[in-house]
Amino acid sequence: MDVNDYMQDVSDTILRDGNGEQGRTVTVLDVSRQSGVSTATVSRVINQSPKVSPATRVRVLKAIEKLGYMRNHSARALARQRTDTIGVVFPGIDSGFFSEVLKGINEYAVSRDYHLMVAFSQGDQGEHDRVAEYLQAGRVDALILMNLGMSDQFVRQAAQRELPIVLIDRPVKDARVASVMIDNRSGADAAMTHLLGLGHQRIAILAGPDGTIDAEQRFEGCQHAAKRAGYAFDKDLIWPGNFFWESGYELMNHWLDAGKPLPDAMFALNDPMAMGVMEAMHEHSLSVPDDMALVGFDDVQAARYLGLTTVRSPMHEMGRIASEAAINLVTGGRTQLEQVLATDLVVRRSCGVESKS
Amino acid sequence: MDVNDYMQDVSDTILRDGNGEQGRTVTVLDVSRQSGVSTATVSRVINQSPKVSPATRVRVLKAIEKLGYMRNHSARALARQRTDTIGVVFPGIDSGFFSEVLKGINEYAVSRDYHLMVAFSQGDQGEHDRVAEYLQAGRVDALILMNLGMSDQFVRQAAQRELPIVLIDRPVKDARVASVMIDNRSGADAAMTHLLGLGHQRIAILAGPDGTIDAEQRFEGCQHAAKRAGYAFDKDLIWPGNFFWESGYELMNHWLDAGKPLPDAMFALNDPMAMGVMEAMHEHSLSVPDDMALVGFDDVQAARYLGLTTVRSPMHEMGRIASEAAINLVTGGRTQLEQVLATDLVVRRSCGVESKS
DNA sequence: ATGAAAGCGCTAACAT
DNA sequence: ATGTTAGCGCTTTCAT
Repeated sequence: MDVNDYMQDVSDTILRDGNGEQGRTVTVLDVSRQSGVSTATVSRVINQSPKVSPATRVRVLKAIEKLGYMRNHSARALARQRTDTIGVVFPGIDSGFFSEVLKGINEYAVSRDYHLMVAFSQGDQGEHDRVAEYLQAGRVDALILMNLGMSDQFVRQAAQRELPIVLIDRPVKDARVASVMIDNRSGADAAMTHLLGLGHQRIAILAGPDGTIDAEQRFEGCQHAAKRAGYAFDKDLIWPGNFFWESGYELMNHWLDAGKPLPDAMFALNDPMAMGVMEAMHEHSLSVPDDMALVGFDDVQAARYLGLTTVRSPMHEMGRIASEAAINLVTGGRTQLEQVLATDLVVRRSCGVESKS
Repeated sequence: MDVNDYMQDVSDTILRDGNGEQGRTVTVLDVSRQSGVSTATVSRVINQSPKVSPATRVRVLKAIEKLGYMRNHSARALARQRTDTIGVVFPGIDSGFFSEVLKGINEYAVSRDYHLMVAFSQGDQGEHDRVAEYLQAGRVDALILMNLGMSDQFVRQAAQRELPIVLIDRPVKDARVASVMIDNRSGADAAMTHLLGLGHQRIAILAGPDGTIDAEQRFEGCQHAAKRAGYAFDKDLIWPGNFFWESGYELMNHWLDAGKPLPDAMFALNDPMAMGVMEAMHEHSLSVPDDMALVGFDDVQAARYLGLTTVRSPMHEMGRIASEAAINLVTGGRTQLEQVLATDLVVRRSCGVESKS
């Protein structure tokens, strides 16, 4: 053993090469031999077929146990033309939304013995192609696509394949696609109505980016509530946000730095922006709700921490429902193609009314 | 068409049955016929083998294009005994941590053309078994396991298989397992030192649950810093937290309700607990930092919103590194078996010192 | 550079 | 109830 070998040896204590020998895999054939039955019977036992006598079942089970057999997913998928997996594509950006949705998806998927493959779409075309390719190569039985940064073109392309697709929080323009949405309009309406009911006169709206369904519907909800209450918006108080924390922070900073008077209340069309607003106010030694009431939308986790009144989007449930729709589509079950989930107002201290957390 | 048929028809506009006909899949054989070469050559083209003449390559590519061929993952995986997929197991509970880590994992995985399969472990044994089974049936080439709720037994079992395993934020007790950790000790040390440097005399520690590595190491960091500064802890000021928001909230509420005097400063060993403390103080009309300085640990997103001084855990980077380790282990590359990532103090307003975001 | 053919491990007709 | 066997779609020696 020369010096190099020695060095090698030493570094092996902290470095490791990849997989060593693999010790031949145990297959159905091994099990069938061990238990003296055919591979078909082994397969039947594995798949819980009722057409196996209790006695042989036990024999096979024992052999499986003894040999440490574990069925191979790829082989099974290839034979069955089913992967028992559903693909989930999230946008790269995330407003604290996606982990909740994912958990909802997972919860139902697990209950049906399905697995999850996840991918993130960075929004650019190259990424879209990647994701599409990944998920269409028979890797998954269905696709759940989450809104934002997902071009229409992408959705259409995807729908062209024969994969069942479920869209979360995005409208369907294609009959082959199911969708799960939240009731943005009545959520916004409720928030607005709440603010009006509190007697606020000058209410600002921190709007969302043009062209996104959430932004549009939420704004419609505001208008509807205003109209019903006979309230007219001041154009100057409708701010052009983009759903990011920064936009709330910057717009409010500009406003304050310009010395303009605060509105009585503000409805930010999502939570991150509301939090940006809070931060800007804080830095100007202004208080929510004393100097201005504030409402957000979505009820992300931090909203609770900040005492932000907001409209709860049932993210977990969205995931669950989407998951259910996807799996039903795969298994041939019937599924409602379009589902709209209720939202509800969660009143916290940012409106000045203390109440239920 | 009778009434039932009619009803059926109507409901079909909103309901849909699962997958219809599948339109035979295009295989390598189809491509080989179309282009007049063997399937072997088609395979070579698909896999970018250099041993194909430019001319045939083009012919095959054209055929692929024309036929809309897309390689089948299961078949490929079965033949190659590789899935190009890495499995990621997260704990069911989540402190806002996991989505960041997941993105880090994904980022690197994508760069190496790997895919992600994710599962959540609910902590109970049944779940563990499920996850283990899922992920060991040849579905993935390697496993990344995230700390918390993952029993030692589970990790060992998993390691017994020949799957490369990478543990995030958990110590290794098994040579076959790689691990990525954060430097809890020096992070906690820095936070503690910061508090001491600010001149605080009575510093409380809101500790983490016994037996978790993070809780232990962070506490050690505190002790180390205290010792170096010649500071002695008041036993009463070491609170038994459990890393959940609720524990911070409740412990602080009890303390205040009991009329006990606030410490000068508190170091909560993770952010959620710190936020619980903030909330309890807020409800008692007490201010951070005026009535008590507060520091957290992890720098979850909400920490920024709340202006919480905290120790940043490089979650994204942890994911990246773990992903890299896992893939290197699979591809036979060399990998450092144990990696510890630096943490750093992020000073915000909760300590009374305004500064860098 | 290209082709023939033998699997990879499992399932599902079909037969008994 | 159980066995035989023909694939599922792709990769990969081994020839040529």
